[in-house]
Amino acid sequence: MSDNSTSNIILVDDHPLLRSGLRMIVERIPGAKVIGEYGDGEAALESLRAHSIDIAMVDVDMPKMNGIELLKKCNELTIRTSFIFLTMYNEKSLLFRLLDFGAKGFLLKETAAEDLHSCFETVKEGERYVSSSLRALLEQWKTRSKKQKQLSVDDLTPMERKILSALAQLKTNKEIAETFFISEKTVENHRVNISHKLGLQGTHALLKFAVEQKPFL
Amino acid sequence: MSDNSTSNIILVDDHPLLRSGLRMIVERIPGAKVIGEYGDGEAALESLRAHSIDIAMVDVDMPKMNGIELLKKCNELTIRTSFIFLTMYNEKSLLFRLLDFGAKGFLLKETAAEDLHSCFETVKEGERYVSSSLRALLEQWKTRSKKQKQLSVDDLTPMERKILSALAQLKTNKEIAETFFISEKTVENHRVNISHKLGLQGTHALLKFAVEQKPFL
DNA sequence: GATAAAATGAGGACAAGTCCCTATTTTCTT
DNA sequence: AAGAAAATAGGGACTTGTCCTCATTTTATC
Repeated sequence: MSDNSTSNIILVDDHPLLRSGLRMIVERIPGAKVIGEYGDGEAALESLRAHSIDIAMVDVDMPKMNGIELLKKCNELTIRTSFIFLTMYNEKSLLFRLLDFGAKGFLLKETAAEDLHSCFETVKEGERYVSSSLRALLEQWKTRSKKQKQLSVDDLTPMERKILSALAQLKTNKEIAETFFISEKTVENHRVNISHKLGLQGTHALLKFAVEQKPFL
Repeated sequence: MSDNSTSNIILVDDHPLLRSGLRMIVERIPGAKVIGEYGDGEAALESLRAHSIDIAMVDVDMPKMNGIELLKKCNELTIRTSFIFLTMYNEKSLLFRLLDFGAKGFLLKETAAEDLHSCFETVKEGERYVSSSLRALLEQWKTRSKKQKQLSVDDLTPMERKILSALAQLKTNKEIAETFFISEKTVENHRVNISHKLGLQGTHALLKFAVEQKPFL
């Protein structure tokens, strides 16, 4: 943090209109100073490397590099900016993944305007904050044993991820096989393996998962 | 219009933050007066019936009643508010559908801030306006013969729509059959019929269509 | 170089979806 | 009341995806 009273903040979201609205609300908070706006993860990463940013308010679903990838990248580069995520998805699995990766805040876009002030206070003190409607899930995350790890896409191998992304685009096995120059049989096998890792079974369970998780892959 | 110089405007979008940003930009335009904000189509409809609204700026993808349904409803009720749509989807099929239903403006969220002023000018004069990047498509729509109608979901029967929505949720034939208390065979038949109406063929062509069009169904 | 993980591919049984066909009943429209 | 449109459902052939099994090759990692 620059000093006791001022926090340098960047906003990362692919909608300029939403950024404008967000900026307006953020700047009403004493000590909050927005020093940059970025429309995708890549642009934000540059800024995060170059400057000393206290807080990054980032959307999960973005082009080029999504919010999760950006957070992962910052972990690798030991950039110690606090990440506050803005999302319209109130899913437990997403919240847990983000917390596992070290996210400090999780705000639903619906209620962000009301929660923002207390979120900033809490994060400034080094604590985690999530939207009030999801408060119970934060406690659940804190107390859960680290052993009972969630089944998630983070356990997939690189090729399995590629297959999953292709599935999310509703491609058939044949199309995927042609895309990656492998046999249909191999694609089938990957599907089965992925389903096992994610604990899925049934005809369209994997397809459903892929489509629903598409923004976070 | 209230008088020559002032337009009554409502904003309809499910993201409060985006509405704030939009409001800020709209209110910088001389003669533009935002008299209401609504988070879904149903709430907006009430307002449109009760008051005399000149312009409605509406998102396509919303809960309860989406933008297209709202426009259709207003057509039925002969409400003569000018609709300007805000969307992140730059798809020809969506643009054409909206224009067919009488939409006056079509702005991409990306560039809405820049286009807004000229959009208002144009719509005020009774002309149609679309984001500059899609200008060519507007000309295409104007000159196209009315006979060569687009294949679209608007040609589907009520039951076919229900099936399509269920497909968009990645439900299997079995699940759909159970939902609507009909046989799997009937669901199969509906799928084939829908595919024909939309000019689709192949294993997952319909499923792909359903998922991609989900926000506009 | 040895071991482990990842990626590749196949055989075979089964489940699910596609796409023709036909047919009856229900609902809407005039 | 008559005709059209929509919804229902089945037969049967075919394609695609699921999910076991097993095996080989490639790529990291130590």
